[in-house]
Amino acid sequence: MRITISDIAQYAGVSKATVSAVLNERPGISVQTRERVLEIIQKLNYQPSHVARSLSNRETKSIGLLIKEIDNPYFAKIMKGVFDKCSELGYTVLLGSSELDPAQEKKSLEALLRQQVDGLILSPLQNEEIDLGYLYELKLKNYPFVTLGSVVHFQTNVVEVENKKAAVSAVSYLIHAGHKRIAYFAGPSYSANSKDRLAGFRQAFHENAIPAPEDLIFNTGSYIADGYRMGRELFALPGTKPSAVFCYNDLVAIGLMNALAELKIQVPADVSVIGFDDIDFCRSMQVPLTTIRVPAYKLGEKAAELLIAQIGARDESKNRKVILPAQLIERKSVAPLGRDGSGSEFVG
Amino acid sequence: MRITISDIAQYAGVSKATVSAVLNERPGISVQTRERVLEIIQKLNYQPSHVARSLSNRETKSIGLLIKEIDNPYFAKIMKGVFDKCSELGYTVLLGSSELDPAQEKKSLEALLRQQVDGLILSPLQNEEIDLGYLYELKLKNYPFVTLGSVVHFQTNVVEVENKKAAVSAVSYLIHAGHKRIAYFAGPSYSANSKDRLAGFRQAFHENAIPAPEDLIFNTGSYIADGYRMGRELFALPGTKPSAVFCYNDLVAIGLMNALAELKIQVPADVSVIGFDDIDFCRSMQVPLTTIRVPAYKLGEKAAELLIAQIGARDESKNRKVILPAQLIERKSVAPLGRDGSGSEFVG
DNA sequence: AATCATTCCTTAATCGGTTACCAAATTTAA
DNA sequence: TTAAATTTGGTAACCGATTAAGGAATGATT
Repeated sequence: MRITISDIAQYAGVSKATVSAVLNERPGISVQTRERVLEIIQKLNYQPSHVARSLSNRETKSIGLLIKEIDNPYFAKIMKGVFDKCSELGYTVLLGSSELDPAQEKKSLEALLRQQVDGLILSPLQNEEIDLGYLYELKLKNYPFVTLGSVVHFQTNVVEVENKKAAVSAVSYLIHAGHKRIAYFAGPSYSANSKDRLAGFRQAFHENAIPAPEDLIFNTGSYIADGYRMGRELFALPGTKPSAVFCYNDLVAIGLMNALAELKIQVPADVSVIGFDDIDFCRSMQVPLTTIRVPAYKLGEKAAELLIAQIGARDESKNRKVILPAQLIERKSVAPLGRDGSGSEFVG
Repeated sequence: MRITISDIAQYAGVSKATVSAVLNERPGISVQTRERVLEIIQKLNYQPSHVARSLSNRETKSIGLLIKEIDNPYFAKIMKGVFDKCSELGYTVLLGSSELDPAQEKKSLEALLRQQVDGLILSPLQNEEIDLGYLYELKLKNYPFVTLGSVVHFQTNVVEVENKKAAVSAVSYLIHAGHKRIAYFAGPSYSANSKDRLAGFRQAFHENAIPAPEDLIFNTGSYIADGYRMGRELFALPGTKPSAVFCYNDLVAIGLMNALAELKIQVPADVSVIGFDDIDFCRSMQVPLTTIRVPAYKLGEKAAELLIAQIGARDESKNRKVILPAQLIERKSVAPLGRDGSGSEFVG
């Protein structure tokens, strides 16, 4: 049988209330009894029941983290940031993942809510067909949550990266290298990130007074396999091909580069490629990938911080927005148009 | 305010016990009252408090998963397996990670226990200096847990991969390709996996009646950076170098290959490399990595299954051991000694 | 000496469920 | 017709903590 607060009270010859007061360092307990109680707690190795406490306090000291893909290095970094910050602040993390499936997202969310987490960090799937009503409900109930990336037509606490600006810098970089036929391998239609990056893609052309190549925008996905498939499809066809591809993320870029390798198309001599995220493997690739570095770990940390602050101040749910900078990392996968890129002085 | 079972009871004009019986589908309730209660539950959108239930039932329907590294693709796959199986069986997953630090491992474990998870899936750090007393304690308390990989001098429920056998096959493969000076880039001293793989390394030589090159066994680590560092160190020195390296895992192999590239040493022409795990990136590398495929997802699934079965049958904690097969995946990073490997017919 | 504050601790209700045990109503058996 | 069995539902204790309210000492105040 588990040792309870009653046991401690009995052994120490005091009431449960006194033990509770000692445990919670409340005033009004004499030094002697405090020490006696503490001694007994030590001796019996007593651990207060977190469940009982949760019931009484109406808080579980846990948060739910609902991501899109568990085995995606980008989310792994976020998880780590969330996890570290939560540990530091005394919270536990319950894991959920949609695996890009709206039905599973719903299920996971419900499971998290059922466990009565004190708050949520969400990375909602988004497209035209997905009902975001649950976000409204959460907000209506004043349930603390923050989203990773903003949600269309919705004000909340958000932590995100400056997607559009970063996309502009990536695409401008390609344009300044002489590229005009630049493709965008967009992420899943679910993704607000992808939309923002697309906006940046277009703006870069706009800023350079070139019409954006709308025919080169493809909905792709977020996995290696997606980039591969689209790469095979696009570059196997006859006709004018793009001289550069801006990819939704590094995984897609990796897939694309695998496809290009199979088709004997050289990167960066024939086609330049630029990614997004800067996952660890970028620098270990055949051609080290030029990409946008996203501070994913920090993103996770900030999200956890913001959420826990919100949990603390239950009343005001002011919509805070934290935007973290992203940075172009120049490696070897981009070359000026028409040259072989060997003259590049960029180092990753 | 939250809707409680008392509210439902009141509205339905019955007692809490009756509502509870309906909720838990216990017999002894007439069809009429059952339906009336269910209707009210529907109407008020009542959700039983999981916390209260946990307190009463002494189970939280959650398990703790304590891994070594969150942002390691191998563990990501395991997590996914655990997560999926747990969702299926109605359990939630609380996440913990040691990040290879024994102190943090202890902290994470305590956090998980404090949350009163019903069981644990552990991937314990192991070396001579680490005190595994906590495992004894858990077992003594009859606390359900299973370990990922076996623990030295300790019988428990284990899910693991046939490390030794797989290592034998990898090293034999190198030996049959003519290699004799084969190095082993061992994982962290913490790892039982690494020890088992080392045993396989030695046995392969034994089976081929060649003395194992003990001078070529290096404690390395488990990250890309570790493989890189050791690669630079070993191959920058003068003297006889190994013609092949068997790496503790793919990350180390990637790091090593980065180092070799910098040193203008060709893989596989000059040095053959073989990894372990078969993470997604192996096939996307400069030289696609020959490696051992570990069914990490299945490992996670099995661990969750085993654990939850154990939680169900509280009494018997028979030490079950599930060993999953691993398989050599031949790609491009190994060549016969003295040739350039272009004659290889192996395809990944 | 009576009154008032302080200090320190206890009592008992509460959080939201589960369940052993009991009791009323109805059916069945004798 | 009455006792016994069955069906159905209620009562109250319990899980293990927290906390508001109250009360017994002790010392201070007049």
